[in-house]
Amino acid sequence: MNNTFFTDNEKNIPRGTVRTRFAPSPTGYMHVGNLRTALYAYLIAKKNGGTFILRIEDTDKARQVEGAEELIYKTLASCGIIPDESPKVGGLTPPYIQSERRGIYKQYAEYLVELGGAYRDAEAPDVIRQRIPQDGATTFSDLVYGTITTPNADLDENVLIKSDGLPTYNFANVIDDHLMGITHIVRGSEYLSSTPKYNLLYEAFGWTPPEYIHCPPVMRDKQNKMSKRHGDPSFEDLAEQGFLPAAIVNYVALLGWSPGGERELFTLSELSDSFTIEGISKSPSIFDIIKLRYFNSEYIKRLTDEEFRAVAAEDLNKIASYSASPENALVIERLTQPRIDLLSGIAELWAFLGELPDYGTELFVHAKSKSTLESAAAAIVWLIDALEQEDSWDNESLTAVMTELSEAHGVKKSVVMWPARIAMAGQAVTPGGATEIAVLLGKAEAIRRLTIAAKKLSAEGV
RNA sequence: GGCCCGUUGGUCAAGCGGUUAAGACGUAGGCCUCUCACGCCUGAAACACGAGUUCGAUUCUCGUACGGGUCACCA
Repeated sequence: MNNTFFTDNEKNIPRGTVRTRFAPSPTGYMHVGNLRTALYAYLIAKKNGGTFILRIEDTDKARQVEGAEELIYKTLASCGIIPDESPKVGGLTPPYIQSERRGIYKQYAEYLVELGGAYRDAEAPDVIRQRIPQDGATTFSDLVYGTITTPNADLDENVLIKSDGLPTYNFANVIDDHLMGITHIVRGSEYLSSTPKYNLLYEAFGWTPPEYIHCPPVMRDKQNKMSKRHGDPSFEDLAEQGFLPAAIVNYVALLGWSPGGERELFTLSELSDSFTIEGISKSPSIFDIIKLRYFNSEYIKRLTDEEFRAVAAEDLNKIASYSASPENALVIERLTQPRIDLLSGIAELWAFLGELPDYGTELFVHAKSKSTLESAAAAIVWLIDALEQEDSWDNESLTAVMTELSEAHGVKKSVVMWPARIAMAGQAVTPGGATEIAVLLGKAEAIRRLTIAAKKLSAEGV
């Protein structure tokens, strides 16, 4: 074994550049915790003008999932987390898929045996184990947790190369991270206790260990991590529910990291500028979907008309009178945007437009609006009368009609508005007011619904 | 159980020896209003506990309790 073999890859890497990596195994979905790890690794690279690398860890053949690698690209791309080097685009230190690197691990393992840092296990069939000193202690420094010292006696001599010839996760990681010139390893805190073994490996090879940045877990509650098994949503699930990727990224960035100030809303590139390793928390954070909804609503509110239309198109098109006219579309969009925190709730919000809900007349009673069954019955008759004469069916005209009506009969405006809205929507809470709903419904349907209300009320002897 | 790590309001969190202990979500009340929402204002709500160190501890040290991680030919 000659020395050039071991240094070939390193020659390619410019000295002094920060290189981070995200190294998922292709399981078919992206955990929120994983996404955050990827994000932090990306941010650290970008903050320092460095390189962010995607490496696929597929050494466990049994867990291979079809299409999983594609999904990783798709997920990262939708978040704007674009790897500078990856299996797809290549880079300075290929290949980027561990199963394509198996020869490398074997050679390094044998070299490590020569160096004395590992040995062939005589008992077990054909495996190579790490050799750990019996005495002393190993110290490493983590940028989040500080200096941690572990007695060597507490460290196990783990398998490095399995009997199938493939490396174990820990070994493959050390080799790849070194060969790919990774300067900062960002990973979950569950690796904290195996890090001394990593450092021993680096030492045995005579390599400089990277900086470690261990991140506390993202929890579902006080004692359990987020998990697909418990039904916790993955990134894909959240996106499916109508969360905007940018909102998810922003929220997740703040779960376990604080920018220090009072600002909470950050775009990806603003995060790249503001991110600091010192701001990473040591203790676990509980994922709060209520707060995520808040972030989502903030992001939705900030969308331009065009952006909102594009992002909500699918849900918007399910609304009955949405495509009736461009004017209708705009009214619905403007009314929807400020009051929704989840895209998937849009169709439901406007369902009453398509079909008048079966409602009870008690909805006509509203103290604050001074609306009673009797006043409603009267107002509806006035409305039908007046609206049948009305030809300009727009918001301004209808507002004028209803205002005049209330003035003519000497009642509060809401005495007319309230029953109008209830009759036309069939529900107490609606996006938009009476006149807006009337516009969306169109003259014929609005009057039809008012007539139904009139009948309902008279059927009850009002 | 051994070893390692953590602990500020319900949640995310600022704080890095002296503060009326920020801010956000949520929550309660109010204002605005053609319902709801948006927006605005106001309120309630926290340093796990016990010893030290110190003139002074949320901040430093130790212990206790509680929680998490890890002890695989899984990543």
